[in-house]
Amino acid sequence: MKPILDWYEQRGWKPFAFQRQVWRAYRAGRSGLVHAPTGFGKTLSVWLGPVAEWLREARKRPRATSLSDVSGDPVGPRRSRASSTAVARDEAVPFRVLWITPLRALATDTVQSLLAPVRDLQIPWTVELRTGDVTATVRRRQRDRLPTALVTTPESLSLLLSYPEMQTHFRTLRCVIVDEWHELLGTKRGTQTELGLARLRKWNPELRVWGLSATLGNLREACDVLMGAGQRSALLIAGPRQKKIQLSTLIPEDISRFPWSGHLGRQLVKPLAEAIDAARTTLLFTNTRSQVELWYQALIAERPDWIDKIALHHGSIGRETRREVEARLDAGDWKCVVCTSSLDLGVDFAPVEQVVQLGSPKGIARLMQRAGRSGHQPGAISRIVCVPTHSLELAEFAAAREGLRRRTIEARTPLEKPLDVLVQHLVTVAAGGGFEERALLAEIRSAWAFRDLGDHEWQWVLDFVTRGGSALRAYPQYARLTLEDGRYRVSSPQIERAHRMNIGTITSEGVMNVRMGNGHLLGTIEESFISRLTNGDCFTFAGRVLELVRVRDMTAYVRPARKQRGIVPRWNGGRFPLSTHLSELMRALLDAARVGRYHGREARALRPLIELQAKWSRVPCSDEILIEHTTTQEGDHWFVFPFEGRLVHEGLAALFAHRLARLRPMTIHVVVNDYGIELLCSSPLELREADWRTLFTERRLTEDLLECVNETQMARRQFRDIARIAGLVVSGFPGERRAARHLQASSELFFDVFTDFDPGNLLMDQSRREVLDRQLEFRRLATALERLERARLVLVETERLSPLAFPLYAEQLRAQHVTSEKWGDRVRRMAEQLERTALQAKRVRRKGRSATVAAD
DNA sequence: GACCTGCTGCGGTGTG
Repeated sequence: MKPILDWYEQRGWKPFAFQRQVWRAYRAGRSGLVHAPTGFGKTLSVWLGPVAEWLREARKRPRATSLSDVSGDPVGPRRSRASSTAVARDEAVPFRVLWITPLRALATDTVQSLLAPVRDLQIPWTVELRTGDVTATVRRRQRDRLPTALVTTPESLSLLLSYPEMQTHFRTLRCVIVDEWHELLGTKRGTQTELGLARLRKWNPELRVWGLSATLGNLREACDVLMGAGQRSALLIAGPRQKKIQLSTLIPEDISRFPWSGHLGRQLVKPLAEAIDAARTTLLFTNTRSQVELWYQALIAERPDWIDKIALHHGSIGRETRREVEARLDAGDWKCVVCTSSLDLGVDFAPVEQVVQLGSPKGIARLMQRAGRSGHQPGAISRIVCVPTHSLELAEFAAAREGLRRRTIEARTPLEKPLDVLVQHLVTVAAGGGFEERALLAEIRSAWAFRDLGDHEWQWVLDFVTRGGSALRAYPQYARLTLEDGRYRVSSPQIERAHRMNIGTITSEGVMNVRMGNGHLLGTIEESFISRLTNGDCFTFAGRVLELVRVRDMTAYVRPARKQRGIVPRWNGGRFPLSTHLSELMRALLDAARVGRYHGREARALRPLIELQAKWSRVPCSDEILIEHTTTQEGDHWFVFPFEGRLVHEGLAALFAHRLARLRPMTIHVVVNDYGIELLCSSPLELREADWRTLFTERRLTEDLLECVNETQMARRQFRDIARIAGLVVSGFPGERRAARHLQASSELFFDVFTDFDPGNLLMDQSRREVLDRQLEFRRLATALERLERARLVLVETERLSPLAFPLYAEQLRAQHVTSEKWGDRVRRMAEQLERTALQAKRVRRKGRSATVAAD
């Protein structure tokens, strides 16, 4: 370890205790998972293990090292005779370390970090990148010879495994490091990584695997998954704890004038601009891309002098522009960057002074991740300023503050048996030299996700890749593998080529490039948005107002618009639910408020609103379930408030509607948000306690939900991704990209064909399972329903919409395209009522206080 | 005067 310690000393550093722990463990041949926030030397902790090992071995070797020594091959007479040129050639140490990261940009940065000690210690290691960023020439060369350390992505690893010659190259591998494992865990990319690792482990039983992760609710599980089934004794090593996080909230001056619903929060532009002004650099996180665009505009409008000091960053902005923004952020050029999760992790930039979270953070892990972007200096505190976009978000911030205090960090659940990923992997392995059935099955079962893979499932998957299952056997293009002499191989070079071009598990909506007339790429926008525009229409994108000139070859050509304003694109992104922890904490907060306890500034600021809720209706609490009934001209509204996050509410709402329709046929409109559910019926709908009890029952839960899933488009949509990953639909050669709707059309065709002719198709089962697990959070839903079933029901008839009901009502109106006039009227009336009541409340409190003073 | 939503990420053939 001496040279390593010296190296640290030269730089004026001292190794952390956890780093020494990792080195010792590495030396002992162990594997493990290191968890710590970013910026605490996790990278070096695992990198210097193999480096030190090499130095140790080098000491034992004669000076003139030859390749055969290092690789452990039999040492021949070559050693003593090694000519100087031979040494130079042989000095390149063979492939030893594989480094996997989830991001290309991170991979590029990592190569640089790994090279630093290699250069300083003058060891003859080569470190190279292997992602989609490297040229075809380099890729080709790497097929012949790998560097000492290769930094890559899960997808590129799969590609490597699809080449037969890789098996020999990988024989010398000693260590795999999976960076940002928490990002991969719980995704199909993670499963793909697990399968790749299972393969590498089989080739090198002594392989050491190290994971790097941020703090997570289920670290032990994360570690087990990475190590694979049946592997024990892996170490869980904790790095330094997350530095202190200081959360503050921008509280609207007059809560009674702050909207009850909405998500933009533009009322707070002024105070937020002041907060930005007060810090040297600010990172402003929003939850959606369109919010980024809107807030960028809003800040410039507020402070025109900031035009060159504010930048924006989100996933649809062109890569080149994003890298530029990142580089200037690192240089400290910006006053403020408005961004989405695109800056959550990945590339390293100098820490900013202040982080702002606009709107709900949805989870504690996410809040910590974002807060960690500020105050990197040792001993510094991460500061995050939360900005609400509607009143109830104050409660979420209060809950988040409590969550931070208790460090209740969300877990990421690993996937179980995603067969589409397995199908893809089988073709990959078949291309990479073929496989023998029993041997591969054992290997697959050593991957955590497939540890319980049944014989039946295995046979089905094999049948699917060799014949296309029972429905597609007439089509030779789906007989992708052929069995010859007990070995499965890819049936034709064409299939092999098409397969390589479709490796990966990330699927996306159809997007179009947005280019200026001169060809400069601004970014991408969804086809569905562009298709609603006609030439000459203006829209805001990448911080500019653009005019659509024409659409050609899946590209929208634009030019700067003369107008000042344009519509803001909508991207159909993911929808986060409030996390389990955060919703639990929110319910606890309401429990406290109900008995008059308000902890923290946020909760106190919210007091008038909660009192209003109590006055007009009732404040929901954990052991009872509040149901409000209100009649308006639109019909009968029923509101339920489980506070379980929007996905669970979506599932519950579908379930209620389904069960109601079974009681009596009717049309029900359903709307949900993170706090509750609204059922709206245009004809009178009377629901008594007994009716609600039948809606809340756990009996036949799975069956009923599956019926909902089958009746709706949910499974069909989910199947589209599965068909892509399993290689049923392929997207063609680069450059001749097909429109996404073609892919969709063909995946729909498969869905119909399988429904009719292959009812036992396990990929169809999988799509239903994914809808339940991922789209409706089934397990959480079941727990929620259990709570509802046990809870006391409180039915309240309200004369007007309560503060909790109003956001759902607003959402409902929006969904039904009610004119804005009507909307405005309604909102205004609500506001007036609110203001009157708030005034009353103030008067009452003042009286109360003077009474107490008198009593004292 | 409040409404208008919805994250991130990867990969790509062919042999003169």
